[in-house]
Amino acid sequence: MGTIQTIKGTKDILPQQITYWQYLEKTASEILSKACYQEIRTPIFEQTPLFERGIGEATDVVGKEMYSFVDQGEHSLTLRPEGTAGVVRAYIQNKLFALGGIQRLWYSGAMFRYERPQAGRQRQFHQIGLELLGSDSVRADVEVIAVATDILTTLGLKNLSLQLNSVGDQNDRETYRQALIDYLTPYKDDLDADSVDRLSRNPLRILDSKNPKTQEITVNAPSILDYLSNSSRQHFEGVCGLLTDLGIGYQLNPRLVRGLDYYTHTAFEIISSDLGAQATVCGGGRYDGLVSQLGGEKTSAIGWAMGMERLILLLEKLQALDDNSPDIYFVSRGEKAENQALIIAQKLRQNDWKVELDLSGSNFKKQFKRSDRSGAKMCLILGDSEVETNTIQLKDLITGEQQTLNQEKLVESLPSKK
RNA sequence: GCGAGCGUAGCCAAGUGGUUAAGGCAGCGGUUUGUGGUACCGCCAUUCGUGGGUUCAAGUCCCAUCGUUCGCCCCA
Repeated sequence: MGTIQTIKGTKDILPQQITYWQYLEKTASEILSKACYQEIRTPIFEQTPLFERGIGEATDVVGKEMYSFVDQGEHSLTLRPEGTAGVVRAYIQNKLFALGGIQRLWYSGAMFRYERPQAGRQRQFHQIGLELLGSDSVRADVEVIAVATDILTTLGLKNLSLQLNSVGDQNDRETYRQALIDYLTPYKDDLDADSVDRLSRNPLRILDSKNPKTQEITVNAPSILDYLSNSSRQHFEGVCGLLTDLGIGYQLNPRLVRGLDYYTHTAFEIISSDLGAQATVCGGGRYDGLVSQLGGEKTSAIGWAMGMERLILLLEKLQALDDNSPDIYFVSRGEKAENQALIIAQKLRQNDWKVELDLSGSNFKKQFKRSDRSGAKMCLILGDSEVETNTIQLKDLITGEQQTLNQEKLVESLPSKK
């Protein structure tokens, strides 16, 4: 094919699917707004160091997945691979902290990661996310999780499970990290190659390896939950307790490790059993260190992001498309009639009717065929004889009954919808 | 970055070395003039992702390349 195609890992969202997107966006934004989160829109690209410093140089996202380029001014820029860093940058730059103690923000938009596409994974994908800045309260953690579950259940999604863990603060993690290395080192020869590699770079990540042999080894590995300081443990237990009070079920998962460096304390993922290998539908956690790391005042914060494509994959399995059929299919023939039909159609639309005008100019038979296929329940007919008498025919496409109406009184004479 | 499968019209799809590339859906036109969902008829790929090679002969075999799908890695 000589024609230009979409870039690998990107997709057009076609009219057939757009109803799902609109449904998702509407549902989410309503729930977010009820919880008093406000939308924020940040640029789709940022200075590269924002992500390097924010997400962590050692992470895969920064190390090998960023779409970075140098512009004409020789600045290194990057298409955002995630949303949090940009929002935090905006929070600091615009001094949003000055507006009051707590900021509740949400965003949605395209993210970019240079990865091999597969089910539920694209190079340009969309996330809807939320950030709650300025609170270290247990209730903040729980509020944020509750908003997420609220969105997902309102969407009607099932077979989801909330995985919960705490990765502690920096000290907790350091002692745990050492304990884990001590435990795993004797098994070094039995670990898979990737895990051996991670032993020195990022041993926590070995815990969620899918390699069966590695999994066997890590079954008895020390748990991070045993290495939490008193205050870290208190926080985490508080979160668990409140979730239970709210009736939100969860599974403790000490192996849950998020891929981005900035997470502290609470980490969670909501996974679906109805997707392929990329089953995480929502991921997030607390990031008390990020704001200061990016040059702001020390600020506690927590947030999450949902993968919109993955949600839509689930929605598509769940429910049929909305009906896109017009209320009225408009059949017309003859120059005068065709022009007149255009004018009448416009008037009907202004009166809240969904009207599809047949533009083909083909004979009535063909137009009726199309009116039938459009799914409309009725059609209007305007031809030479109607123009002469100032009338219009209304045909009920289900019963086949047809009546003559006065053009002037059309809007009033139409049956009520539904 | 690694592994496996796939790539024939808008969509689904037969075809596995031999003259003219099944079929279905959709689309378009028609079965005489202004009436639909059925039926019937006709049209719709000089060409099989692309480039090279093997062969008298390739959609069919080989190589490369691109794309796609699923998985690893990683993540939403």
